[in-house]
Amino acid sequence: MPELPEVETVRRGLAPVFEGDIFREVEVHIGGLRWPFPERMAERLTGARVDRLRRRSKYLLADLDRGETLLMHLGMTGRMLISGAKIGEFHHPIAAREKHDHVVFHMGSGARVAFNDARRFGAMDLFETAREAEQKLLAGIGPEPLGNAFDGAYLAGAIARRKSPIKNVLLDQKVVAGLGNIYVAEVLFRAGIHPARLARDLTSDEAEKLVPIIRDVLSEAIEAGGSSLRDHRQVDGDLGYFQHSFRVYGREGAPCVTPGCNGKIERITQSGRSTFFCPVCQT
DNA sequence: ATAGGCACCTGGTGGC
DNA sequence: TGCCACCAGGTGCCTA
Repeated sequence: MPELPEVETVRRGLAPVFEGDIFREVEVHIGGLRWPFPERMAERLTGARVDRLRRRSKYLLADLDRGETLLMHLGMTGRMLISGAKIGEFHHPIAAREKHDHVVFHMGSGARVAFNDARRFGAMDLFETAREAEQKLLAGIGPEPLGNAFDGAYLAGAIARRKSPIKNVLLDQKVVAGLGNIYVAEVLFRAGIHPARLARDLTSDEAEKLVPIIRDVLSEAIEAGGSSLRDHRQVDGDLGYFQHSFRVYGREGAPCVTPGCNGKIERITQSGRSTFFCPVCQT
């Protein structure tokens, strides 16, 4: 699943295929994912042109020339499988339908894009572009971590009275958009903050310090995904090469990477989800 | 408003 | 090979 960097990588890979082209045909092989698909989804998409493919938090938003926007969320296992696209001189062959290809877009160019989602925690919706503010899934989402509205004063204020562990609060999409279980762990490690500390107990200095770290971790992960875009491997939404750079996530029992630290990475469970951290560096 | 737990699904892995 | 327990990148909804 994709957290913000993976979704952004998918967006960057898919934009050249979607933008400016039309949906020549849309196959819908299931009634919905997390929720039923909107009424007559295939008909409403067929023949529409994609003007722009945007990202908001972990949502992909395709603005159509008909005044509607197609919203897509990849959930935990959603992928966008692109085939038949022209990449420079190369014309990739069109892939056959695979298991869990629930929605398949056939573009005017001949490219094929399959929304594949084994666990079906993903989502799709169509809403009037002009009424984005009323879209329930988007309403209430916090600032984009790479945007200007996300700064130290904001974050310090947003977490000041929160009586939950800082890990849980950073996962709250109302506080900041796009962080997930992996990148929260990486952020708190770099910040030297123990994930179980109550958010309200952080000093404002600590809160402010988190902002550039969040930006760096996400930017580096996007960069790692983007660097592999040209070989077309990262476009489907899998974890990019950045996973080889995880310092704590998935490293239970392994030595802490901090020079001179002889701590071992621990795994605890918070709200039913794994948290990885160094008990020596993070206090 | 906020916090905690459950639910929704399939697939992969490791132990016996 | 089979069976089972456990784990997985998300997040809406329900209950206090």
